[in-house]
Order: sequence, then structure tokens, then C-alpha cells
Amino acid sequence: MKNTPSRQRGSKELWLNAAYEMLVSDGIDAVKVMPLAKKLNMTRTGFYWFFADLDELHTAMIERWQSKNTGNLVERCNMAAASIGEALFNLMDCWLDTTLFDSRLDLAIRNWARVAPDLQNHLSDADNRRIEAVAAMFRRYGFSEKQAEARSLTVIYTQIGYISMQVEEDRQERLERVQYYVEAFAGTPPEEQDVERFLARHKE
Amino acid sequence: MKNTPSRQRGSKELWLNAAYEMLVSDGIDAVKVMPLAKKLNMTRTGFYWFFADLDELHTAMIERWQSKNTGNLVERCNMAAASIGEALFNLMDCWLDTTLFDSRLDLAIRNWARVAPDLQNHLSDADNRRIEAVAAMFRRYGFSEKQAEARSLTVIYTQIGYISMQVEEDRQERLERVQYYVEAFAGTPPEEQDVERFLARHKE
DNA sequence: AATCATCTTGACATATATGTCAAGTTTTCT
DNA sequence: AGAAAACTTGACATATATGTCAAGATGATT
Repeated sequence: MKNTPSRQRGSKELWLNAAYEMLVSDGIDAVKVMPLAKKLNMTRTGFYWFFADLDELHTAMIERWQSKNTGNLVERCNMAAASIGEALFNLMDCWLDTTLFDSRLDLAIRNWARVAPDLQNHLSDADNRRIEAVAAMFRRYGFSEKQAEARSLTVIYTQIGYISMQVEEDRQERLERVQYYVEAFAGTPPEEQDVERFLARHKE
Repeated sequence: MKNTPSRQRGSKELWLNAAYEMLVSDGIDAVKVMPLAKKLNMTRTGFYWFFADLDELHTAMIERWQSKNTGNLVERCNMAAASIGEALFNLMDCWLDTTLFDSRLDLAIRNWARVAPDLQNHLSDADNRRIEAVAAMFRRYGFSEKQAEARSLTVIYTQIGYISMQVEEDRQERLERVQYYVEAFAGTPPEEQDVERFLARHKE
């Protein structure tokens, strides 16, 4: 039989996107040529037109993650704010806005890195940049070197822990809870108006 | 050739231990009969004498984890302490004493659970028990319902985040940092004597 | 010393994966 | 319209995994 004329054609992007979905939903061990081909309804051999081998696909995936998933968190730490409370609310936006931070991807990459030392290096760099950005934020609002260090670790670990635990929480519940996280991280309860503004901007 | 007389014999335990090591170091996808056999220097067929199939091995692994890895954290939350600071130091022992908490296993199980819904249920139960134990601790020292909730989540997420990030930290550095974690979680700096006692019991 | 339950082994059947290649089809450019 | 580039395909060779089975080897009990 001949090719159907309107059949979707393959492309590097197509395979890469499928690979990303696989990675996020089933982990790196599920990212294999045969399942991807099945998913895309193509012959697996086509894959080899775009990539030399599986390894090249993996490399491409890592490159794409790197160029995407680092800026926002750091950027939000550097936003102007009148107090540590307001600054923390800015940062917490990352927890609630999936366009600011893709936590499923972050988790998938993190799990992958456990068995891929090269990737683990990239990831550790990214983590250090995040931690340093948060620590600098604490220092700007008068925390000591040591306090800023421990608190920034607390903030970052909390986020990664939350992601890692795959918590299923009611959005409203989570939203309400953020002010108590901010209180814990800052050491003092946030201003009423900062809470209001935070809740207002996350109304759906 | 006949069997070497002094050759190690197989057993359920033997395969199960090997499977655990595999799980912890390379994740559940590496736990396969052939690699285990290679590792144990046995024919893979022997495996089927002890287990009906891979699935039965998996079930056995989960059972073992369940019966082991839950009590200590809860127990430490319930220890008598004069202040929230002292209580938190008791809990922090889990971060530093691998006999109290096997974090590598916890991480491996957590990653596995991502792709095994049954296991995810068991794990969520365990997590909830941990969270409730920590929250009860905060309530005992005068924190409100809401504060206790957010702070217990912070504590647990921090621990899981730390594990999940595979942090490589100097032990002394980590030890010194704990007092600042306690300060952040409690909202006030700990008593000098509690810090001393904590540091003293973790001298190697 | 014989026997029987316990364990080991090699051979077989099958599934899923990787990667290569020659021959073809389609699309785009000239 | 013709040629060249961009893709697709089925067949082949190979590796790694699962699970079954009949035939044996080993060790503890009688």
C-alpha cells in the first residue's frame, strides 16, 4: 500500500515532544524508540533519520530543559519588594503558576539525574543558582549569612519536597496555606495587604 | 561440570536483598531477574523457585519496606521535650542518623511509586502519618491549628526535598546548620543548651 | 544408605528492544 | 518536468529480557 497523502510527517520536534511527554509521565526508562513510534503511529525506523541513536535524543532533551527551566525562579527572587514578606509571596507564585515553573518536568529530570551522572552535574548547578538567589533575597532583608543560608535551603527543599511527594491538595486550601509558609520562612506574620494582593492575583 | 560443593545456595532472602540494593542504587527499572542473577552469580532460572514472577518479588519488596520504614520518625515526634526547640532537635536526629531513617530507600520507593499507583497509596498513607505526627508536636507547644499544619508540611517537605536533591554536604556543615533550621521552624532561636546537647550526641 | 524435599541447571519458546540498510515515496527547488 | 533533498518503509541482524520445563544435583531425615 502507498502512503496516505495527508499523513503527518515526522520531524525532530515531533519525536522530541513525544519523548518529553513520556519522560514526564513515565520516567526516562520509558523513553524508548519503539513505544514512541507506537505512540506517534510511525515506524520506529523513522526515528533514526532525525537522531543517530537514543543517546542523541537524550542529549537533545537535556539541552531543551536547560535552556527553559531555570530563569523564572531566580527572576522572581530579584523582584523589587518592600519587605521579606512581599518578596516571599512573589517567590511563592512559582508554586502556583505552572507557566512560571514546570514542576512535573523538574521532578522527572531529577529522577533521571539519579542514574545519569552528567545530568546530575547540570542539575546541581541549577539547584545552586536557585539556592543562591533565595539566600541573596533573605540577606537583602536583613538576615544574617547563616540565617539566609538555612532559610533559603528550607525554601528550596520545601518546594522540591512538595513536588517530590506528588501532593494532591485542593487549590484553595493550598492558597490559604501560603501565608503560613511565608510566616514560617520570614519569622514574622506577613502584612495583611500582602496576603490580600497575593490571594487576589491567584483568583482563577 | 558438576556443582562446586561450597557454592552459595539461593534463597528468598538472597534475591530480595539483591533486589533492594538494585532498587536503591539504580531504581526499580533496574530490578530485573537477569541482572540480579548476574550480580549473584547464579542462573536466573533459580529465581523462579522462590518467586512466581517479577511481580511477586515487587510485592515482597513493598511489604518489607512497609514493615520497616515508618515508626522512627513518628516515635521521635512523640518524645518528651521541654520546648519546641528541643522537640525539633529530637526530630532532626532522623536527618543525621541513618539507623533512624533510611533516606536512600525512601527516595527509591518514592520514585518507584510515581509509576506504581498501588504503591503510591501506601506511600501517601505513610506520608500522612508523618505529617500528622509533626503537626501534633507543634500543637503541643502552643502553635495554632493552621500554623502547626503549615509548619509540619514545611518540616516534612524540607526533609523529602533534601533527600530528593541528593545534596552532598559536609557533615560538620550540615550539623552546624541544623540550629538555624530549628530557628526557622520554631520561629525563635533554640536554647544554647539544646544546641550543645544536639551537637554532642552527633559527635562521631 | 536410601529417599525425598529442596534447589540448580540448560534448552526452549517468546516478547521487546536497538540499530542498519537498500529500496522506495514525497516534497521542494530549479 | 526533472532532479535533488527529505523522509518512510520492511527486512535483517542482534541483544536483552521473561517465563516454562524436564532432568539432574544436593542435603537432611529416616
